[in-house]
Amino acid sequence: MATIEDVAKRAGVSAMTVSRVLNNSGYIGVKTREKVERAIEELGYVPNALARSLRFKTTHTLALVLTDITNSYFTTVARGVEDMANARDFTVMFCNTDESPDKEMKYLSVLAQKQVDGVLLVPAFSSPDPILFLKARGIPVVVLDRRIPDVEVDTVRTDSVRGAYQITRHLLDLGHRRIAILTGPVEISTSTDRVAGYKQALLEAGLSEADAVIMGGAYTISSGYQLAQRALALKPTPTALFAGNNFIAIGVLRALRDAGVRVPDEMSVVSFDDLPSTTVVDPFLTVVSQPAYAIGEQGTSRLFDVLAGRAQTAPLDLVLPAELIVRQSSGAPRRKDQDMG
Amino acid sequence: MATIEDVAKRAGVSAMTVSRVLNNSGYIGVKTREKVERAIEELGYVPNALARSLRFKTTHTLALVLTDITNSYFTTVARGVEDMANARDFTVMFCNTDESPDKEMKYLSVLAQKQVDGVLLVPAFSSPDPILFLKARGIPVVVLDRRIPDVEVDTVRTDSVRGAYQITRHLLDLGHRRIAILTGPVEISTSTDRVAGYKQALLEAGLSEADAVIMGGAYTISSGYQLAQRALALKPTPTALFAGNNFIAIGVLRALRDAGVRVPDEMSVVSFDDLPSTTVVDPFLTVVSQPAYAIGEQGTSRLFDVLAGRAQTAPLDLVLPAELIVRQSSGAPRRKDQDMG
DNA sequence: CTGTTAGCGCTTTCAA
DNA sequence: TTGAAAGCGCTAACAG
Repeated sequence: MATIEDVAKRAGVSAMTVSRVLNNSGYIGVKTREKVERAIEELGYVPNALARSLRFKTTHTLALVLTDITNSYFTTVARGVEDMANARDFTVMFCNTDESPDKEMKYLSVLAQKQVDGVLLVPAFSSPDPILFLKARGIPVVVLDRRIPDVEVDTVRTDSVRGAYQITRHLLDLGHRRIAILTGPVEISTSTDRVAGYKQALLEAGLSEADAVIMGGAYTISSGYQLAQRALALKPTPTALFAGNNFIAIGVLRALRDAGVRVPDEMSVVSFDDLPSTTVVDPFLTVVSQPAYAIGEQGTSRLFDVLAGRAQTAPLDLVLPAELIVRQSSGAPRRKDQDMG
Repeated sequence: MATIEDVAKRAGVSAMTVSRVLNNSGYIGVKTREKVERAIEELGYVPNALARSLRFKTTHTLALVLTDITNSYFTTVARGVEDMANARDFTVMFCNTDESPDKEMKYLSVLAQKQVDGVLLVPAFSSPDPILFLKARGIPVVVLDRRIPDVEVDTVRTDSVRGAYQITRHLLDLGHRRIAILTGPVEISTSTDRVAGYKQALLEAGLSEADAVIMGGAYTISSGYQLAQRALALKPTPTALFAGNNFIAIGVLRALRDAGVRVPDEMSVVSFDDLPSTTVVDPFLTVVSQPAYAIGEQGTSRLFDVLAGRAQTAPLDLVLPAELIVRQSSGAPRRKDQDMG
């Protein structure tokens, strides 16, 4: 890799002159500029961003730390981040934590060392530690998708409470009275928020706390499968299942298929998170769809505001609305079930 | 961000001593080490990887340049790359080119500036330029998923020819004689390879070149939709459609649904690329499944070999086998159709 | 219009 | 066992 010194030598000028043509700063003679440009061309020279960054203390690099890029929801978030970053000539590093706080912390440390200008974080866990770590090192963070309690951070997320409320309300309106919510780990805000919205709808419909059937597991297919099995074993059996995310929903649907329970005739199923339209021929599942791309975009946009110093305001908590999409997986409960309710 | 100098001052030693405890190099007094470690702790010091990289000429950073992370196939490739990189304490930058050679070139230039140690590239186009660009700057590349002609590069990809052969053969064995292949852009090797495998199977079954129905478009849902519509308009109508990738397959299935054509009763459909099992309840499509994760992993592994200098051999062309998975979307052609064939 | 000096944070000599 | 000097590649500030 040629250096600025190599170019300077070849063009018969000083490194400073080369730097000037590179950055279009200061005055440069036409002939000098030409010579330099030729030398750059001939050597295939590209400036060393490391050296630059060392001086300027900015790397034009962001990091996206998330739980699993393989979840289509996060894939879309990632795309939103990358597009926005790219528009500002920033580059993005991505890191999968697999919901492990350890892995997350290890990554954050590496990212701090690499001097990333900012971090977009989908926290593995509801702990303020990662935020404090970054703040202590002067690295701006924006939290995506989840809330972290007890700490001041910019956050961009979906309105889980309202989304869950809406979809539960939808089931109630259809006549369901025994609705189970099968959700993720209680330590994650999306999970508790969804439960909160669910409860709110129940109470508003005249049901009591005792009517809530809340089953927590993990945001995975296998967890969804097991939760659904347990839900089916309940007496009385719920007439509708509310899956806390898309993975759980898939697990639930598989469990119902294996148990020979027809959807929606014998059981209504709804879910938070849509499935990617690129992998589905006939969307079937009634869902609350999250604005995944917008979350990535808006979060990154906020990060840029902070970097530009125009974010002196209080911590942002941007809550984007979810959209209820009613499809075929939800219907009225069967008579028999209603009578029992 | 504290520097090594800050730590040194606080510990009452020189920067060099701090450096030594950081890297466990040379002899250090026990008490000195303690003092230094305390200072590091108190300041929350993390070494500046930029400065280190500037000296060592290695950044412990790879880049993954692909067409669209939103394609579930590439998402899985990305995960394979990241896992392997992470295992070696490398970090990955990702870049979406959207199949645009311009965007690709822009990214490669930035990546060269940022001194990434290596690049994993899913080329947007069958041009040797990006490879030559990187080679000229001494940056190792491994091409993933696609071949690039007229240039020596390490490549890790699926055996598209054989995969296409197998799945076409499967259709032929079922009795199909009019099989249309609806594939991607002719400039991309995966596309031409799949057509080659398809033809090979046809010829081997005693059909002629004239029996091949080859329709090229783009690797997108809308292209798949249109190609299927055109295929349906052919006389005689094909009895089976072979989609060149997963997006095309979705488009095809939607077109058939809209046209009221039942699968597989009235039309068999098969596809290259499986759909992510995480978004599908009941896999239905007969596919050739690509080892996406392994492609990411193996490609990255090769990159590490090159970086470690233990890859003096001729360019690698690692061709991983695809797996035929027969499901419900393919069946025997109807009698009527067979008679016409 | 162009060049010299100094320094970003770190580590490899070479001395002490 | 520890420290001082020099340099990785680049550019701001100050000459000239």
